[in-house]
Amino acid sequence: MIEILLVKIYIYFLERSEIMKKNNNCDFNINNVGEEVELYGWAAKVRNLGGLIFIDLRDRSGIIQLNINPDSLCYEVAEKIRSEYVLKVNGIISERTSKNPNLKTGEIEVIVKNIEILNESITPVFELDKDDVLEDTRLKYRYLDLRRDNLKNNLITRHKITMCVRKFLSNNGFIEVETPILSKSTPEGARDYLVPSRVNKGSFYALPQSPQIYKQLLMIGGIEKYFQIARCFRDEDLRADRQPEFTQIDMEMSFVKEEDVMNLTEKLFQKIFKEIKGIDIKLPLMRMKYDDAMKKYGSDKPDLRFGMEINDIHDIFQKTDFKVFENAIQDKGTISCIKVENKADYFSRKKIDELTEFVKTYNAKGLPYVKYENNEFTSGISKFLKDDEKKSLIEDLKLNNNDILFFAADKEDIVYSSLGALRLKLGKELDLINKGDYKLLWITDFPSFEWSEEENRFVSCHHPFTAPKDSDIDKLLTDKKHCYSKAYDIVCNGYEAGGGSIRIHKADVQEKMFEALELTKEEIDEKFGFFVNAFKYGTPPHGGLAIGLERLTMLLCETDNIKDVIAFPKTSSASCLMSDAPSIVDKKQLDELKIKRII
RNA sequence: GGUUCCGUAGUGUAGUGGUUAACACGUCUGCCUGUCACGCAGAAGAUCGCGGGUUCAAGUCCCGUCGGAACCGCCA
Repeated sequence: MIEILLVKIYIYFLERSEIMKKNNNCDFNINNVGEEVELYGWAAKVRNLGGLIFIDLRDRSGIIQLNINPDSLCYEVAEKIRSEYVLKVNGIISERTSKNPNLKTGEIEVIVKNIEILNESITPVFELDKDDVLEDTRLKYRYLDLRRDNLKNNLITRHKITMCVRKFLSNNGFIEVETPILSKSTPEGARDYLVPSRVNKGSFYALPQSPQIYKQLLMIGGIEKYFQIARCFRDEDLRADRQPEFTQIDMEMSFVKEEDVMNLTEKLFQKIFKEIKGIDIKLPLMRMKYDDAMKKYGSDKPDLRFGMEINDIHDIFQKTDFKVFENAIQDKGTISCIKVENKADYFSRKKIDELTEFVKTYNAKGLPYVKYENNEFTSGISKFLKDDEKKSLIEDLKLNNNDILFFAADKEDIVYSSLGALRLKLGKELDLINKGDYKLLWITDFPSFEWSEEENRFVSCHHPFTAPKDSDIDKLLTDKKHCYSKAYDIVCNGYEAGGGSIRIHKADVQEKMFEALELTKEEIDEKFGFFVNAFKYGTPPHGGLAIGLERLTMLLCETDNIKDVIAFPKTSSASCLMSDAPSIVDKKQLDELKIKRII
């Protein structure tokens, strides 16, 4: 008897204490009228009319209206409810007398039979239904910001993308493998985040900038098709689209060529865009060589949602009298321009001064321009143009009245980067970009190396494991400037959404590459010895790609701020306003690591 | 490392060197039974980021500092 009683008491308390949420607010609609429901959530809004009390109950799915009548037994409890109180509600779904078409559940409400305050809340620092709250305030109270639709929906989109990726790659024979977070510092590339080792005093792990070496070792290890939703770390300055820790959809395949990786990747993109946005991406994507992209768009990640390409007008000005152009030609630079159609009247002197300042940040010395109005060139540098030059410009660029040309004459990289940046700025400013438009393409044929002024040597354009074109292997040591690689980036709307390459799989080529990067034998041994050694044990031809998960999510969420797609992001000084990381640690912790504080 | 911008009640903003620093929302109190941006009446709420300087007088001007944002460099 006593046992049965104890069980009954146990079950009674079990039921009383149960808070497993079984329903979502937005599961219900007009068809559920009359049903008894138990709901959990937060009080988003309380409207106390003196008699009737309305409460907007919010859970992850959305809002449903609670209706508490003065003759309800729980009226006294309901009167105490304030914003963001956590509630348990029992009641009956009923049809509203006055409906709200703005709510998913706007046709119904819950006539509350019982309401329980599961937890109180102090007054929220900002109103959750307002969208003019500044970013730093939202970052400090990120957990409140997460309750808002915008951030929540972005995280849901992010989740959908990773689910889609996992499904797709798994169905295509890939297996997900995790690689170490505590890994080895690599000299090339970004600055490493370092973690001191307690057991091995004076030694440091490095957090991975990417799982590059590990995934190649997985190929050597016979995994054949690998992927990972991989957290990566780079200790470099932040940007609106760059965080110190971020996530890559990292993949690698054995026995493949460029086209194999690209074909699979674009199918994955096609699937993601279809599932998340319902957009059909036509395959194959356009392929554009790096050199062409730089010449035409001044960027290795061109935004193809609008035209206004850069025009090479170097040949027209071979005999120019205009000093700036003349100098550019003499210094073996180039002259290019962009044409803004039918907008000459938009560009006031003040506006052009502003743009001049803008291109100066890209090291252009100025911004020469001419307007074409009433069939003649006016203002700017028009008086320096010769008749044959004018004729060529009109014909080659198909000028019409009210067009304006912006020139750049300098070293190639300055010309391209400044006009490329100007093109983007004007594209946005003149509203030439259709919202909701997605233009994907591949950039191929990257150079293997780029010259680093700072280090006074050639450095890898991608990374030192990128295979050179078969025809360029001999150029690794002899003609680095013209050595091209089997690398490819997938670009969307001006963002590098992903990038990869076919890797070097021959030990001798890899060693030649390290040599080309002017690493000494000792450095190679010390940094990559294990890696080079592994290459000697039958390394399959392999290649892969990594997709920037945040960039992709940004594109699909139509935001240009990476913080909008990360649950707990860092500020531009790499700190967390919520937790105050990074922070000073106890002396005891430092002592254990044998680290001495000197600041 | 560099350039530019920002910092004022809880939130978001306004604020000619010169009264008690203003407005909206929020908060609190009272009234209010169909609201959904509820309404009405009232109240409380400010170290003007911090430190210096100029001035008879600084939220306002100057310098420094801290914090935030964007960009250049950097990010294989």
